[in-house]
Amino acid sequence: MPLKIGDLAKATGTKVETVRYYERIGLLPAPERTSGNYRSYTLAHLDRLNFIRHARGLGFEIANIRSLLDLADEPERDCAEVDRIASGHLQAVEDKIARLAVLRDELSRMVGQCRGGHVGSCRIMEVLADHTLCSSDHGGN
Amino acid sequence: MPLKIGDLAKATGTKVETVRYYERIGLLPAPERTSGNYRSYTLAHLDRLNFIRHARGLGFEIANIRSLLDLADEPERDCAEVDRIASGHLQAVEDKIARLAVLRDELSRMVGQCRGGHVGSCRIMEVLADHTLCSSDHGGN
DNA sequence: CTTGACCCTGTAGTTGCTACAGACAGCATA
DNA sequence: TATGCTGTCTGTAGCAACTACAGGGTCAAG
Repeated sequence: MPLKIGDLAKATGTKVETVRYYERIGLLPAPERTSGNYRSYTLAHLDRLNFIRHARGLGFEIANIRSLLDLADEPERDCAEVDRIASGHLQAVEDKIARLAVLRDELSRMVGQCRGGHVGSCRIMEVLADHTLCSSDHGGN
Repeated sequence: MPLKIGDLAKATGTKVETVRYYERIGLLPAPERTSGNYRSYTLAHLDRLNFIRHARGLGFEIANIRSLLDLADEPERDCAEVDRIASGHLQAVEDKIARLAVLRDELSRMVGQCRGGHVGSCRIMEVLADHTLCSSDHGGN
């Protein structure tokens, strides 16, 4: 029943290189090796990798996933920390959406002003060249 | 009237290191040097860096900005290519928003199910551990 | 016994910067 | 003149989260 890295990868929808990467950064514990030096995974590895992949699919950062996995090992602890991590990530996603929505509106306005013709008189180029022709400053550094 | 790198950086809201980075990757042309080997910028550099920063603020990738700047040097060309780049970027932003909106909804549902208590019985952890408890698969790999 | 699919390690590339370290330039003050 | 201080120079390494090789070894099938 032991899984080779390719089996594990396929079962979780992960690339083999990514599995090795997770091991290298200490997210997935190093498994036993076969006599031929192949990694040999257990169902515990499968569960853990599924957890990781699902959390990644939801956009959680590796650092947060690490914390969540640590918490999973202490089931009797209060889950406030879990909630804090998840809520914080939700907030981050909402912030990102809000920022992208502003960009989308500006881009949309810009693209809508292009009437064809030559580059020299293209409204898109004018807006890009002179940011006073457009509203915000995107708050960068 | 020549600008030192710090002046240019301040005038465009850029970090000095970033200006040098743009020069290194060939996005901003290398300026003349003073006798003391300091970079000495002209107003043309200022314009170009403003264009770059504004486009970056709108989320354009460096490669696209490079193309746009190349097009700016050929004002008599048809602006269809400009429109194509801008529209493509708008589409990419819209796609990203759509993907994030799906994540937001899932995260929101997940966080809403947490009723406090211990980690061992936390709904958030359950959802993360078993992705059949939740809808999509985020099509990653 | 050879073919082919898989696995191994190690390293470098991706994107767009950011952050040093260690040295030099240029101006003001003591 | 010495001494600071601020700004600049080059070069390199780091970030996040992988991805993509190169150059080998392993193993089951035919």
